[in-house]
Amino acid sequence: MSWSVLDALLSRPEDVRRMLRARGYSTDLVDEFLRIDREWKELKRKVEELRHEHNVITRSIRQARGEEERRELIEKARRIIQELEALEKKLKELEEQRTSILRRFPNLIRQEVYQICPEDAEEIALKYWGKPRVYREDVDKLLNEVRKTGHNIEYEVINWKPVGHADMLENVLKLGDTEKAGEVAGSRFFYIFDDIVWLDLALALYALDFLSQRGFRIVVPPYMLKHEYMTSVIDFDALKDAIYKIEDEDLYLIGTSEHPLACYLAKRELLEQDLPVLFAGYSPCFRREASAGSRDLKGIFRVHQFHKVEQFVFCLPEESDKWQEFLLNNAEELWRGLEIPYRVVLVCPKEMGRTAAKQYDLEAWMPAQATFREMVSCSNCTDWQSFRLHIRVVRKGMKREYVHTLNSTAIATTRAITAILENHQEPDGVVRVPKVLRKYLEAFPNAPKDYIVPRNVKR
RNA sequence: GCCGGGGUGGCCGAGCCAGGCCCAAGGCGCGGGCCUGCUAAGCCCGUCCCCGUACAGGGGGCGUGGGUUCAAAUCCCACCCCCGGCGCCA
Repeated sequence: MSWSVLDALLSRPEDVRRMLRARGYSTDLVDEFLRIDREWKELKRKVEELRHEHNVITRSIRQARGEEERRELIEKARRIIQELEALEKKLKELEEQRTSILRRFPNLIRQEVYQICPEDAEEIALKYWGKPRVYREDVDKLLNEVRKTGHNIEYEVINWKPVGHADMLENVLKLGDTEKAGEVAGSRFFYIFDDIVWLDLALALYALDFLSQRGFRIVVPPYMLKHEYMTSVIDFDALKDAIYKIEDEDLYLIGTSEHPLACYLAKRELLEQDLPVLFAGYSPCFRREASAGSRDLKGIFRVHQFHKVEQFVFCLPEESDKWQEFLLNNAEELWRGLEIPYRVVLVCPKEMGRTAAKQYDLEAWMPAQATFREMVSCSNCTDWQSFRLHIRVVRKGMKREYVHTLNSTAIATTRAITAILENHQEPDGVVRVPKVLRKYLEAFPNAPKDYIVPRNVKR
């Protein structure tokens, strides 16, 4: 049973170097690993030979004839232990070094990603859906963006400039307050009120309802994880820049329910018929956004905390590509239901998550910014997480393999809200509520049904 | 929080008190084979991890981390978790 990255390091190191270069990292790590690995194996052999010698002597002691022989054997065993002491310490050190270097490798990249992505490309648009509404002065911007990627789309020109989601929320609808939140908690926090809260809940229910009908178990996971588990599902950089730590506790706030969902089967040995396992997680997500600088400071697009419904799959290695298409397809259906124009892009090595072997993003059209923004990220992590979490499957012939894990956003509520505020906005500031959400709002007398209406507008 | 019981390989479960062919019995499950017209039953082999291309061989592993010993699943210490009882809180 072997991890694909380790396998590649030992048999095809050039593949690993290529991956590191494509992602924009130095390839030194490969040579460093190979050097330590060689040293480790050599010492391991030496130590095991000595231990064997010691075991042989130890086993013979109980048959020793007489005190004399017995004392001699014990003395011999003692000497070997002395000899071993220093070597074992060194071996342990090497082993730790080896593991820690090994754990620093990002995932290998799927062949087709190299083929589709030109060098230095950030992403490649694969398809467009829907008919974006474009302010007349932004038409060129949209067309450039689309044609650049070799596609053609239909669009609707409008003669009024849509208000940006942040202004909509705070100034037009007056249903959000990031200023007060900034004062009491800091930037990238928010208060949202009334209709937006109903919307937040309805979006989550919509996604959970949809996924539960597609074979997913819906789950509320722990919102915190221990260090050991956190570092098994994300890489070191993410831990540093993205994850909140609880002071004086060995606990970290999750950045997404992907993290605790992946951990659910940690250290488990599964049978083929147990797979696939499909989870739809619902949880708040906490993100430090330490490396975001001042990007998207306004509004609720990029915030420290939000709700998200997440798709997660454990599956057989040879089926993960198929499941990734399934996840993407679910996400697309959900977003088509929200009637929001989008495109699907293949994320190129430079911009991919380090745990992903292949990653799609779904980007929604944002009329006020006249650009597409990320709403969904759909990744095949292959065996990167399951190797660290020790999630195996026993195959026919009793061969063990690491399962593959995949994850994809279904709906992150705050981002979906920004997309709705811009795409379903009407000239008078009224926001149309997507029909699919209606049934999740129906039960509540004070929830909006068809429209979210600014106080000063009559409808 | 206190007292008592317990954590053994995918699961169940013996071993622990009296340390040593325990690199862990047995069962279930799973894989392969034999047998049979097919299936079932029965029988045989295999079924934790690492080093070794393979074979042979070897090392490690009994909740986690230390310790005692020539030798630890077995003894000692600390921690974690589970079950039962009592207490406390709602």
